[in-house]
Amino acid sequence: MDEQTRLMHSHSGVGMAGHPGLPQHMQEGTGGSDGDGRKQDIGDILQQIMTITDQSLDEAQARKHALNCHRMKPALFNVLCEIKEKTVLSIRGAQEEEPPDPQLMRLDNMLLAEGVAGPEKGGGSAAAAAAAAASGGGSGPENSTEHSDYRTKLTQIRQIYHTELEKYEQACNEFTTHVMNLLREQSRTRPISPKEIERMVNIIHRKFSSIQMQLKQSTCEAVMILRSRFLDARRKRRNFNKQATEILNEYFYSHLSNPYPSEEAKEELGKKCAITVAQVSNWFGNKRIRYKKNIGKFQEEANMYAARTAVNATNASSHGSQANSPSTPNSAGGYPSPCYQSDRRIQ
DNA sequence: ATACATGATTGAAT
DNA sequence: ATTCAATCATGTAT
Repeated sequence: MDEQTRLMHSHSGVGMAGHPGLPQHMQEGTGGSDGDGRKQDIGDILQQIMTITDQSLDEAQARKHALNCHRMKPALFNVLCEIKEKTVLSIRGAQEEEPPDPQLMRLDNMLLAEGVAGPEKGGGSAAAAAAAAASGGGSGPENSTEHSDYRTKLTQIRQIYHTELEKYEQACNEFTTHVMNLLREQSRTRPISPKEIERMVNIIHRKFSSIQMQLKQSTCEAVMILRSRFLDARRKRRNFNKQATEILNEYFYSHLSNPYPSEEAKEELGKKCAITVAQVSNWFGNKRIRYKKNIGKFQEEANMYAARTAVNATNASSHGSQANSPSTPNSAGGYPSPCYQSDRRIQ
């Protein structure tokens, strides 16, 4: 009850509490028709309204009671009802049914998909599964710690999100009941239709849901940052093992005149190196551009691989079948540089 | 701590 | 769709 009264006071005093001297100014400003008793009355009333916030609650309570018991009160109420009936039509037109906000739906869907908005435990495992799926299928075993890390962070976000959401929900309900009580209280002194209360509640809910949307927005952002932090492949790059690099380099330098492996060749290389075709493509893309950019730097490497393939070829042809023995790092000495053939070279 | 190496991503060009 | 070129973010050697 106390809080209701306080709300009421702040309501009536809103925007005016800072101008306690206003009535006097108005009196002076209107040209000072001294003998006019009505003006004097209005000034008094205003003065009372202005100072109402300064009064103690008991005093205010007493005044309210006095107002309610005033002999003119029923008449005044009727007048207000009449005025209301005339103006209520214009209010009625102002209500519109709001369609579900597409952006809010988008955020909700995303939070659901990330397992933030869903049920507690199930949501977590679903999110982990999604993360596992998103991290790129093939390579497996050593990222379990990363995933648990990711999961704990996601759980933290979810907890914060839920507590905040609950807080907002609670605040919204509290505020709504406050306002409804206040309106009910006020309906004793002025006419308030249930529709108006409903409208007010709707307005409050809209405000709070817009706040919730901000929460959802920032939660989504946090999840996106977390995602990129943990699931961006660049952040957990691992160099290929030596063997894979050897195989790739071997192919590259033995096809230096046209270092563009076909799809099948890429598949084969990927198989041999235990990497994906996309990774093979990446490797060749990087290798081509970097080789072209600085041929001199790669000269030694080129010589080495040329020598090795030459030795392998020699071995294969003369000694029959001693196919791949990559442990012959012949010195890069006396072999002719594997210059570009006149074939399709790197642009 | 620093510079260089390297795998992945991105946007433009083809 | 593939490749190039630039760039990012990390790995590695000094």
